Amino acid sequence: MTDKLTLDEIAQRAGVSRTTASRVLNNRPNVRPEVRERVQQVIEETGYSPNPVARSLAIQHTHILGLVLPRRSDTVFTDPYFPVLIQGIAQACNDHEYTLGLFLLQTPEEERKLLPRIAHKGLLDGLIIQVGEIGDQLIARLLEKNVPLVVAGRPAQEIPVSYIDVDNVAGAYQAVSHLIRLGHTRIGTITGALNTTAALDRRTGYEQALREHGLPLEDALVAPGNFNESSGYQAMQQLLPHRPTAIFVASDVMVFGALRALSEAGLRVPEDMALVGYDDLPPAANAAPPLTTVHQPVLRFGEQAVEILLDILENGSVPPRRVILDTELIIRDSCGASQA
Amino acid sequence: MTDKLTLDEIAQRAGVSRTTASRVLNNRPNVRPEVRERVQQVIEETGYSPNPVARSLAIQHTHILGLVLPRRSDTVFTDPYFPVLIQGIAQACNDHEYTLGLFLLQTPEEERKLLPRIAHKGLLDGLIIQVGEIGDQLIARLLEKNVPLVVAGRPAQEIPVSYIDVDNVAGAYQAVSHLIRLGHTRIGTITGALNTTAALDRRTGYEQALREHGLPLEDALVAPGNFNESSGYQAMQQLLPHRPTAIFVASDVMVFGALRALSEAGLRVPEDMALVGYDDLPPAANAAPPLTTVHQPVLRFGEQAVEILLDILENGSVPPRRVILDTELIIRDSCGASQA
DNA sequence: ATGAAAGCGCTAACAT
DNA sequence: ATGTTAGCGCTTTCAT
Repeated sequence: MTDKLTLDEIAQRAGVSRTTASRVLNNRPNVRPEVRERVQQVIEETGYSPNPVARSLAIQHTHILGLVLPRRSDTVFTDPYFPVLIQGIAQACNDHEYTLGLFLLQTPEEERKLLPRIAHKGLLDGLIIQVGEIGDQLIARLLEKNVPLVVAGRPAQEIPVSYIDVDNVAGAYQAVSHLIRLGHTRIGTITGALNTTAALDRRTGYEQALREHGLPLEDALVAPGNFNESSGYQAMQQLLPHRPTAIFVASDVMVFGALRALSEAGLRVPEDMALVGYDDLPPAANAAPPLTTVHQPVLRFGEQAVEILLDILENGSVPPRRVILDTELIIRDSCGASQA
Repeated sequence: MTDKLTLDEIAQRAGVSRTTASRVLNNRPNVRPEVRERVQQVIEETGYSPNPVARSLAIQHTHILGLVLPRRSDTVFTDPYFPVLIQGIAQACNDHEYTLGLFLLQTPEEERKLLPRIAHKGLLDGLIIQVGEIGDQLIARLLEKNVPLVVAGRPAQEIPVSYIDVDNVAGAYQAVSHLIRLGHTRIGTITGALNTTAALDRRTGYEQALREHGLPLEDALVAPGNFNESSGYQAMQQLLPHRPTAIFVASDVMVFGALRALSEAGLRVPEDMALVGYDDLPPAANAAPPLTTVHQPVLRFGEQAVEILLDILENGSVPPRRVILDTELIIRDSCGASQA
């Protein structure tokens, strides 16, 4: 009702041309103060607000950013990581007056169906896309469509795309070094899904720390997980017979699974087994025991992702931007540092 | 690059008018098969896809639905409920070829700033809005703007708006009745945030069950929480001195807090204290002990929300739709039923 | 079956 | 400072 108003009607009621009305609407110069005043009056009174679609068509951008979360999105909403990421991105969108479009690409068919909408510059000004599994061609396809793009996470292939990531290698390295410093020598790891660069990088950091401190790498101490709780549980059970005294776990959610396995085995943390996790999202601090874990700044990660994207929108995408955020080891109880 | 294509160019290349090109693009009749074929050729070859914004302006709707999550959104992304809700909604949007816009209204200023965009029929075809705190005027304001709307959760005021909710009273009633059946007579509750209809309704169900089974209501056995972990922890501590033998907790996340308090107090679950939660999201089954809890079909909740909205879009919003989904008590270990 | 022309609601040269 | 005019890229009457 209050919405069928058009700029033309506002102009008429104010006794000016549509152009002038547009000028005051957009706070542009070259309008006599009194006229401006009058038009503003009308706008107020009528509660007019311009049709965003019409404006978008005229100015050739929509002020809408897309966030696309590819495959494996069942994990997506089981891990507290993604909600926080979304929150950071949404927050930044608000701050910069952009609207956020959310695209969950659960199946290949969905991906096919959605691709045109996503790739068309008409609807979305740009895209933030969560990096998928290794081998996923989505980013490459989007890239050749020439859509402004920033990837959340390090892409597997070396392609000229902008991305933001956390220093996973360094984070894992910190975690494991800490364990070594505490005197552990048989340190295992529960990895994330290894078709993922994040998991690969964290394993690399684990290996690096061991190697640099002269500790042997032992295959039996590396158990594959996939970032969810059950996989942490199973991996822990698999590790137990090999008698590690400490484990670096590639995500906090998997730590919860590991804790469950340990408790069933009658083992205490950190007395019988030291644990360091990865993420430091809200549940970590309230765990029993509170988790020593590698903090990643997920909120800021999301915010910066949109800032990079906006920068690209303004200044073009060459050269590709690369941003690596630092992690920080948060020491709580699960590593046993307090009694060291 | 591949995107500057317009329908006009397609038409030219195919040697037809723009009108005809549009017809084949939209699978409309009145095109000679051979011509249709030819146009389709060109579309394929060029990889043309129509500009959604231009189309939206012409047909006067965008195929974009908005999901708005008001205030208290810090809770929003700490509780696994919302991610799942979002997933359900996103899924349904995909299925129905709609795009999902996400609006996080964290502060009153953001709400003010975003309102025009949200309320304008130009951008969004319709809205799903998570019910806010009691007293929140957002829904009322949107309603008078005449935006197609469905509320997720029961609004506090009696207003003629469509909504979908879960039967919170019945869910809580089931939970508490179960505890009574197990022989408990001193049953406490940890409520959700009481400025919320969901929390209020669950408390009502708790009271109803007690009353109908001839058990006294005792103020000291009702501890206020706010749906997050810490509040569950504190509420549990507050309850302990009053010696309940069982607690109905208004959300699983608060159960985790309660478990933490109990474990610190050296009490076992369910032997020393029986617990029933609410939600039954993924973490519930993997808890230690696995949680007896009231299952709500969150995914379906989200899906149906969009279906109601689409129905409204097609058939108008009178009368307002009201959908109440059933809950189901899932019996696991935390209530002690197995040894009863 | 096909096309010309008008229109969706706005912005932006360009002229005055 | 203001208005005229021409788009933005599509759909949709209305003729033919």
